Amino acid sequence: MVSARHMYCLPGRCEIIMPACRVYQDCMDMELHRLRTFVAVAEIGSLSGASDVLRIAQPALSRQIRLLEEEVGQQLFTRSHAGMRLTPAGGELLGRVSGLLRQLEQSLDEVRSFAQDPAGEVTIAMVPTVCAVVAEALVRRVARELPQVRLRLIEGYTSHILDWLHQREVDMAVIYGPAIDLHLRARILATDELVLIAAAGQGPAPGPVAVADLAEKPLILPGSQHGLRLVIEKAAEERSGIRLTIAVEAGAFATSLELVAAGLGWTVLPGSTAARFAADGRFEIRPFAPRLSRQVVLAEPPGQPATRAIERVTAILSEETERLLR
Amino acid sequence: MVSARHMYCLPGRCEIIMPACRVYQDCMDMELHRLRTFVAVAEIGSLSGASDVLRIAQPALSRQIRLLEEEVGQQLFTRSHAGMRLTPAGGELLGRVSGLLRQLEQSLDEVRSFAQDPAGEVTIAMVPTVCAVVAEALVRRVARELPQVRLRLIEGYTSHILDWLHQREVDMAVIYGPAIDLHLRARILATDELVLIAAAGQGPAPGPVAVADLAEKPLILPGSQHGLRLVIEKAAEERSGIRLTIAVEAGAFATSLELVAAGLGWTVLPGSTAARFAADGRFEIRPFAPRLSRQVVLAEPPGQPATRAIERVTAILSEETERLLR
DNA sequence: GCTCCTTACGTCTCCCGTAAGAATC
DNA sequence: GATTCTTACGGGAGACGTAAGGAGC
Repeated sequence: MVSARHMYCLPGRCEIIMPACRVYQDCMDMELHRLRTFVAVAEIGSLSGASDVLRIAQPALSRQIRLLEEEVGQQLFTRSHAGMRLTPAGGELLGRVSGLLRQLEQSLDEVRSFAQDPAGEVTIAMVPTVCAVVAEALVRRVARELPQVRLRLIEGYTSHILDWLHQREVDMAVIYGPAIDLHLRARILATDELVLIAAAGQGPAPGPVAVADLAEKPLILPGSQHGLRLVIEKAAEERSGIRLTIAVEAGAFATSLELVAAGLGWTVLPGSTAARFAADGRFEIRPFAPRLSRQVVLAEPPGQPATRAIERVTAILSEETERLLR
Repeated sequence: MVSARHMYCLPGRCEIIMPACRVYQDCMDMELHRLRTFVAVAEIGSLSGASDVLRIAQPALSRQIRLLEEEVGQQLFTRSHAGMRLTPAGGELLGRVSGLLRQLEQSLDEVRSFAQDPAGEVTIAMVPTVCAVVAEALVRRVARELPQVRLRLIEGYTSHILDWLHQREVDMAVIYGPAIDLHLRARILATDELVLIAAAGQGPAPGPVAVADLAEKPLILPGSQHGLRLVIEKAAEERSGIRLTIAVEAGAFATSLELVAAGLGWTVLPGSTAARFAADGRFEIRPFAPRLSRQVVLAEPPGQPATRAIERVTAILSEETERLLR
């Protein structure tokens, strides 16, 4: 018996298959059903929890997982009283299939809405500061202009978002540049100027400040995986050779602002974020001279044709980001 | 009821879903089963043909297709006495899902062979001239060194192969450069020198020939979609301003060689191809001066992590191509 | 005792295959 | 009449749900 693919030929394609024969049916019995329950169980971390979410009896899930493990010939979870933990093989499977399942659902949504208004789910990742500024307007416009589209917004740091883009876990992302070419299509949406934020009455004299002025002052900055931190450290190093004093590491800018307001130190944020969340009387805002800035970049995942829903949401996202970040 | 994804949260992800509620089960009933039969029917073009290939009774396929059409709410085929022809919506679906199904199978193969020898299917596209030279050695080494790997070789022209790469229909490709960056990772494997081939006794005087010497002579060259043709025409234009006389357009180089042997004209081929297929007494081979050459490029599809099987086959492919093309 | 996951069994859905029907060349 | 796709019906595989069992805190 010859493999299925060997028996027919698309025009323009000549196929040679080695080793000779192979029956496709043998390994074609995997169904989405089983993979979907796997992904849910893996992400939730327990059968009972997944049972609640999926509204399927827990023994049925147990059986599906066991059958999946038999089908791939690998143990995918370690069971314990604490739930289900992925084995390395299970992690490999999750990483590979979850993005594919998402794309499959999207493809079906795209065909379902063929010749109609765009429909389906669109997942967008943004860095927290941009998300905080843009999310409301984006959600509002998508709800009004694309009622058939479900929007998922995910916050994350640029480094994580890049991983998600490459694994196709997200459909579009707003991250901070420079737009390093990782074989992604990217477009610069805005250049976000960074500003110094201090509690009212505790800032430097009005007017621009130099990076050197930060020396020895207690600062509240995000951790080193955060792009903002790198920009500031690099500027401090290059411009004045000073070393920064990090009083507190706070990843969430809202927390940083609270700490600044409490007088624990200064922080640095994009001007658009400051204008929106630090505009009340509690803070003093100072620009840098020379300017400190970051590129705000719109990045697409590699390859695959986007759905119309993604294209439309992207257009709205670009407009709103450019508008709100000036 | 709240959507499934809304109810659990991966660490580091904060999700906002709009519009509010959505029951995932509603549209999650699609199964691979149905999509696989769709792809087979679409590629084969008839239910009866697919019935033979898939070894499933034809009425069962008919029913699956009807159910799929109901599930996506679109007519996917036009039926006729001549078989099943894809509608535009059907074409959209095929283009989107066939690559995804292939990746899904690959992912499962990768996990099945976790911590073992690489296994699964690897699809490689090559331009015909390279395929003719490299295929045998590649197939031999893969069969010996990677017995668990099924190799699919597909011949095509560079322009088609680029489409396949972007749709992820192939896992790796050897094409002709220049390695235009279409957001593909690409590596130059060799530079293939082009040579003039004439029937024995009908060539120009021994020694290098100039492109200008081709003027007015009847040539047997592939069609204009073929990269080789473009290279030659461009050289003729730039180097001497002459216009070529195309006696016959023949895409397959084996055919071209037969026509040359029959005395119908000259042709131009990569030196590696000529050395292998025109080395008998029937032909005379002449280099060009200055040289005419093309880059031979290894290109990967965008994104997605390759399987170990793909990596291993790629390594062999690179070695053999570099060796055989010098 | 509580919370996990697992095993066992009855019911139901879905898909397949066979057989017969309708349309086009 | 040949080929094509479609409709109708009976049997079987698989998945769910309920109920009961075992292990770790």
